[in-house]
Amino acid sequence: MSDTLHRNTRQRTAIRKVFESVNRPLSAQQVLELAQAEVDGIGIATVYRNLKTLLDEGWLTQVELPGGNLMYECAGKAHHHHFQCESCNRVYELEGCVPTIEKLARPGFKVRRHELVLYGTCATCRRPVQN
Amino acid sequence: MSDTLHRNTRQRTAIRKVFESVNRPLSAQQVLELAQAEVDGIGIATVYRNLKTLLDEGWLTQVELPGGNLMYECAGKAHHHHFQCESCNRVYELEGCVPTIEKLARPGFKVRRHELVLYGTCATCRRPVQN
DNA sequence: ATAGATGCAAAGAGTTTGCATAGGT
DNA sequence: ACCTATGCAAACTCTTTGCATCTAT
Repeated sequence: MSDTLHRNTRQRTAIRKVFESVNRPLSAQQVLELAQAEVDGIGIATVYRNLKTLLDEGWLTQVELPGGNLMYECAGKAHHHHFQCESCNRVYELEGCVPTIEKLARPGFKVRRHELVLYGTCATCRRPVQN
Repeated sequence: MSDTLHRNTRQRTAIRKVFESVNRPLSAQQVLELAQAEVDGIGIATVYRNLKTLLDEGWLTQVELPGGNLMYECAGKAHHHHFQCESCNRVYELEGCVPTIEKLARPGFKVRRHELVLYGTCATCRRPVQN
């Protein structure tokens, strides 16, 4: 898949630019809305197709947030997790991890990876209602 | 919602029984298949409606596994997390938690809850391949 | 000029809802 | 008898695909 020749269309360029400017995971819908500021008639199918292409190229990674839609972020970042605001639904990146996390597995189970998500209210959403 | 009078239909009883017999989270589709052994013509809409009712009653809780469908398990269990086998896709419950987990949040962020999922190979799937 | 990319609309999965009827209480 | 619950099908959301057209190379 990643050995196919790809063209630099206005749409694909705009989508890449969106991810480079906002440094947080985005859903397909959010990508569409942000990309529409750049390319007027861009459609949701184009967004999905480019998300898939960029995943295949290894430029994006999928962020699997529990329960919600799939989200996407630039690849190549250090191991990290996410915080989702239950008020504005925005997703933030967290630094670091908990080293003992894989110790929770039962004996005989092989842990290959883990996902960790914190939920709550982000600093921005807390402020309006006073600290 | 939970102050409404509910009736004990064959369907609802079967669904409850399914959760009581298998001690692991189930998707709506899995509930349907298991409940069909008990009640013949049960439909998917009934399953979804009852899952919602049982959630409202506090008898079930939603298990939000990343990327996949929502799953459901009996409520009232101690705080715990899950392990998903990447080979058989079965979900296991884990005991305990990591106490420092909410320290990962940025300053000013209010953490209300967290989800943690380990992925790998379960003991059953490892055994056939020796060890 | 050629072949990949786009936009639109239709098609699929998963979930929800409207409506007439069945069935607990 | 009353009124909730059910089954069916249609509606809805999110994602994918078919097809004619456009466009980067």
